Parts: sequence; structure tokens; C-alpha cells
Amino acid sequence: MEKQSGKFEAIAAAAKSLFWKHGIRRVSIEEICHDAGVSKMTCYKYFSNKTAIAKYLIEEMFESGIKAYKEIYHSDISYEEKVKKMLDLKMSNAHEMSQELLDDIYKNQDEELSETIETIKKRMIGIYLDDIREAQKIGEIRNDVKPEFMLYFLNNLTEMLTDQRLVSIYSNPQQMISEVMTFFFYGIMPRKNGEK
Amino acid sequence: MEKQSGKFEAIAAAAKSLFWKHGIRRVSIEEICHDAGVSKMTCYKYFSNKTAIAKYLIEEMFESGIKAYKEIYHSDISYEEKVKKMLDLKMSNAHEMSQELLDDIYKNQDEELSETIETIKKRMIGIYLDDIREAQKIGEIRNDVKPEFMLYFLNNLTEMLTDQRLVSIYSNPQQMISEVMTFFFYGIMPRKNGEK
DNA sequence: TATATAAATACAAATAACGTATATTTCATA
DNA sequence: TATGAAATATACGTTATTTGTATTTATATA
Repeated sequence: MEKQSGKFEAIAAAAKSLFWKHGIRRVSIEEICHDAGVSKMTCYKYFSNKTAIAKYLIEEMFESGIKAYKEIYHSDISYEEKVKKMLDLKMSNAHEMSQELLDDIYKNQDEELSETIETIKKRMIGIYLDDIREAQKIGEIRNDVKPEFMLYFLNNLTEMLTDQRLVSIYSNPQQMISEVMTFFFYGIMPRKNGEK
Repeated sequence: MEKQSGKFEAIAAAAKSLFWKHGIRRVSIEEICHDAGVSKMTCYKYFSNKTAIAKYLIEEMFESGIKAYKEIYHSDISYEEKVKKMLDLKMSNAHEMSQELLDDIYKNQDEELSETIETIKKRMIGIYLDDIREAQKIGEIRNDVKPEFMLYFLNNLTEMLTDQRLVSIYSNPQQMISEVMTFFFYGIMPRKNGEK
């Protein structure tokens, strides 16, 4: 069997560009084919329909996200450094999948797609919670706070980091992340002597 | 007759937001009505169809552009200052109408809309050329260069000013405009003594 | 209460998108 | 050059969406 001469990738790239800009509903298969420089028949060789393309793209996106997370989590740096790196990552990927696109998917009640997203989300939450519990066990973070609350709070943080009202307070995003993280790790109490 | 309770404006605003983001083709009238919080019947009270809404918005946009230009041109400042103000204006309005939206209009061969745009464009070019000729007449700019070439070159300048490759060379846009303008007014030759 | 105005609903007609079948073209290989 | 696999272009019936209008229902105002 011959190696795919990049047509699959061309379709995926064209679809991603269009979906991410306009949502799924507004984009037609013929449009994707045109942008990919591929005929409709070729498109149907690889994907059974539009939803299948979107599903593939969304799964790919989440997979690469999980992979990036895993790499950070299992790297040999302090827990604080890990959280910092994750927040950096989240920020740079903020527009990876726009809220608009998600709304589009849910609003149009495409059950297959929303189920796909829900499934992956659950998987990611499971991974995150396990990792938090592990970190509690080995004493990297305090264990008198529910992992679920930490996760909720972390999600809240990432939202804050893309909120223009917060961003505009700081002269650069690194300073913002650093300050927010300090608050997350140490709270509002002034540091005691001996504390890092 | 009662004053329109902002429904016309609501429709125009919703349509503009959608058109400017997704182009005209991808947006339906029902969508506009929904976003405007107005029923379809009310929409048809004010506009006969989707093209009519787009036409109104495009004309309004060009009109306000011409108005802003006129204000600058007839203000009591030096010609150099005028050009600078115009370039500032052009830059801040760079995304007023995206190339994508224009492509959408031309690609879909909506004759009415493209004619509307062409008509307005011609009017604007006429105004610009007249003003350049007048400036030549009263000696504000040299008269051994065709007005048409100056206009062409000015258009080219505004395109350059939104080109990221150029923008990234300068630490701020004002410096860029100033340098580009100096080149436009005085060319590459070093200034002679006595020249401003 | 009467009257005007907008919203909601329903609908036929037009348009666009879908997915498939078939004919044509391309192009590498025998 | 002839052959065959694979992509493209074309055509087509089917379904879904959009359009523009008509009719009914709600809402506010004088």
C-alpha cells in the first residue's frame, strides 16, 4: 500500500482552519475539499461525513494536549515549576479551541461530537485528579483540600489568565502567572520566616 | 410616526457583527434576527433581503470613511500632518472590512454588492485625485508626478503599514508611520541645508 | 376598549448541501 | 506505448436549510 500523499493531512488542515474560524455548522464539505485541493470523492475515502472530520480533529487536539501535560507532569522539576509550565501551556493554547466553536457544537446538538468531547474531558479530569492525589500523598501539596476543588480552582485560574481585565493589570503575562501562582500556592498570608 | 425603537439599529449591528466575522454567505437572516432580538417579519419591514442589509452597512462604512477623510483634508494643518493623520486613520480601520469579507462578496458574484463597492470606490478615487491635483496646484506637493501614481503609492503604503513583516521592524507604529512618511515626502536623498 | 405594532407560527418555493454513481483524466509502471 | 490504479470532474436524486410571505397570537398605547 502506498503512503498517503498528504491528502488526508490536507483535508484535516483545511477543515481545522475553517472549523476553528467559523464553527462546524457554517462550513460545508465541498468547501473543505476545495480548500484542501481535493475532490469530494477523495474526502469521502477518508471520512464518512463532516462530523467524522470534526471528531478526528477534536480528538487529535485533546490527545496532543494530554501528551503535553504528561510530559510536563513527569518531568524532573518542582511541583511549583510544573504548575507554572502548565499555566504557560494553557495560556498559549487559549485560542486552540474557541468557546465559539464549543458553543457551536453543543448548540447544534451534534450528539456524537458532544459525547466525544465529554468522554475526553472525563478522561482528562481523571488523569488530573489522580495526579493531584498522588502529589498529596507524597506531600508535594497539602492534603486538607479536596482534589476536585483544586481542579475546579485551576480551571478558574486558566480562565482568569485569559481575561483581558486581569491581563491589562500586568505589564507582562509572566509576571501575572507568577503572581497568580504565588497566591495559589501560598494564599494571602505573608510568608513566615524560613518559608521559601 | 413613532421613532424607531432601535430595532433597525439592532438589526444593523447584529448583521455587521456576523458579516464581518463570517462573511455574508455564511450568515442567514434568521440568525441576524435572533441576534438582534427581532422577529423575521420586523426585519423584512426594514430590509427587503440580506443583500440590502449588507449594502446598507457597506455604504454606511464608506460614507463614514469619506467623512473622516474630508474632515482631515479640510482641517487647518500642514499637508504632511494631513497625510500622517490619514495613515493613522487607515491603520486603525485596517480591519474595518476584512479582505476575507471582500473576497466573499466578489467570489459569490453578488453583482449588486460588488457594484455598490465599485461605485463608492470610484467616488473615493475621484475625491482623492481632485485633492491631490489641488495640492499640486497650490504647490503643497511636487507636480512632476502623476496623481494616479501618488494614489497608487499611497494605497501601497497603507498595505505596508498593516504588513506584520514591516510592523515587527519597528518598536511602535508611530515610528513606522513617521519613517515611511519621511520617505514618501522626501525620498531617500539626504536633506539639503535649509530643508525642513 | 379599540387600534396599531411586533412576535410567533406555519408554509410553499427556492436554494444549498449531502452522499453516491459514473465517466474522464492523470500518471506511474509494465 | 499500453495498462491499470487512483484522483478528479460531472451529474444526480435526496435531504436539509433558507427564504419570503401569510396568518395568528400577544403586547402595548391612545
